Amino acid sequence: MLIGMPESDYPDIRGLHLFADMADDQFATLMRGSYVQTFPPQINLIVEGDPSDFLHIILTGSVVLSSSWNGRETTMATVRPISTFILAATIKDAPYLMSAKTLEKSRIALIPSQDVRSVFDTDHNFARAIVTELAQCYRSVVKSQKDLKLRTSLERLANYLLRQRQKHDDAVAFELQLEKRRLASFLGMTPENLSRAFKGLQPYGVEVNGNHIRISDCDDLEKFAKPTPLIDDFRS
Amino acid sequence: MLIGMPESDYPDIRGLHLFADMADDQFATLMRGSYVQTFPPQINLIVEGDPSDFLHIILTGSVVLSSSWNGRETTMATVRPISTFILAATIKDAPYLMSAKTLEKSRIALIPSQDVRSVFDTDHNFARAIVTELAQCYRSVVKSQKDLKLRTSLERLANYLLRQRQKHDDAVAFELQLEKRRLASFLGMTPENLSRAFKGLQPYGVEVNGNHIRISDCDDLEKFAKPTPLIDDFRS
DNA sequence: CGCTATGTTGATCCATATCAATAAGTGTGG
DNA sequence: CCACACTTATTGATATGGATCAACATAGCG
Repeated sequence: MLIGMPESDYPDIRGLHLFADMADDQFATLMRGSYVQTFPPQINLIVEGDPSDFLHIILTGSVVLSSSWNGRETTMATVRPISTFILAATIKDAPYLMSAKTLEKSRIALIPSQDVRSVFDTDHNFARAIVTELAQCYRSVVKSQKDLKLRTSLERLANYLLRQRQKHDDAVAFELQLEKRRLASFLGMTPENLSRAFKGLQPYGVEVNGNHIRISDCDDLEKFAKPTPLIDDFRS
Repeated sequence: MLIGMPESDYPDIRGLHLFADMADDQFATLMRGSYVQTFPPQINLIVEGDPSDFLHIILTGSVVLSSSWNGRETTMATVRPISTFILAATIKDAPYLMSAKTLEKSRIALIPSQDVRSVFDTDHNFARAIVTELAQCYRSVVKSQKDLKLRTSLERLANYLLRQRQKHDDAVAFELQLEKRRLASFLGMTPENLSRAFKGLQPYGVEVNGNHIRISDCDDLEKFAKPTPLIDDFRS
């Protein structure tokens, strides 16, 4: 381990839901082997298949998780503060299933997987937090899979926009968080198809200008998108 | 609760990886509110959206998990002994994201979700087992999603067959565990397309006769399917 | 101010869905 | 044991969503 985590970072980490309720000495144990690092954009943090040495926690910035096979690549998810990523690999001590790369300049905490596993065994509250986080991740992927298997690409885009709208406090207009090329991959389509899909949503009051989205008539779009909490509620 | 679990079922449950290491009194607590029931085939156990009152554990038989939206339906997974299902909903005390139905006559243990959550808080070993199971489930869905997004339907079928072959101790011939209609849905395609996909694999030594599959030249099929542990290893 | 990556648009192609007809099981009751 | 209904599987014909290829536009960025 290069260096331990500077104590100045402790409060930030300590405030995370994941660590909020744990005992002081356990927290100290975790922090001893950990560190926080700031990465520039477009840095590969993890390559799928690597052994899972660290639990990563994103504090600021954004990270994309992607996978590839046989020369093809797809975006699996984007991770934004404050959450962990690749927790399951850490728990199971198994290889990462996805690669991770910074999108923007990002501050990331790295905690040795070995420590996470051992503290899990001794600290109830930490264990509780870990399992809640993991269950959340699981449910997210299940929803994502339902989205993929049950909807056309146009429907996926429509519902994605409605979810984004919700994340922006139901604002009439907002900015896409993702570059379109990546959004296309995330939604399981090509950039060309995404371009056309945006056009296809014009009749439902979707206006696009670069990364700027305006949904003039939300009800209209919802009538088409038919969102359901069992797929689109990104909280539960 | 209808009736508590008959003590005759205790040893079966106790032997499960999930309960093997837990303390006797905690185990007794869990069992008090639980019961084991045998269901005929084609019985709906769970409807997506329902509150998650019970953790289900399949002891014998088989169960399919499916989801639907807007009149469409898809098979998400099949569950075989011995494993839990819909663990994440129990943990989060959130609605089920998938429906569950028996395929065959099945023996299933039902444990009140509330008890699972409270015992989790007091029994280390149980907590450890729960989190391992959950991490396993999570990784399975991620693999499944990679399969869907990165492969064509022909490639998905080819790799599915190779995985089945592995589950049958690398036997040259074996029976499909799933009716073809359902397999198609699981693989994200129509029955018609599956029929044609089987034909499309003939050049690689795949012979189909009803549910009977014979893979004459495994290397040949693998050269086409390009399986990878990061998608196809159903264990880690 | 070009250079390079990203986005758009059009033309075409292809994988897969859909529709339709037939065949093959599977189970039921007579 | 057979006739019947009913579901599932196959096969062919066709339609279509989405991919691919190509050209051009645009926007960051050094």
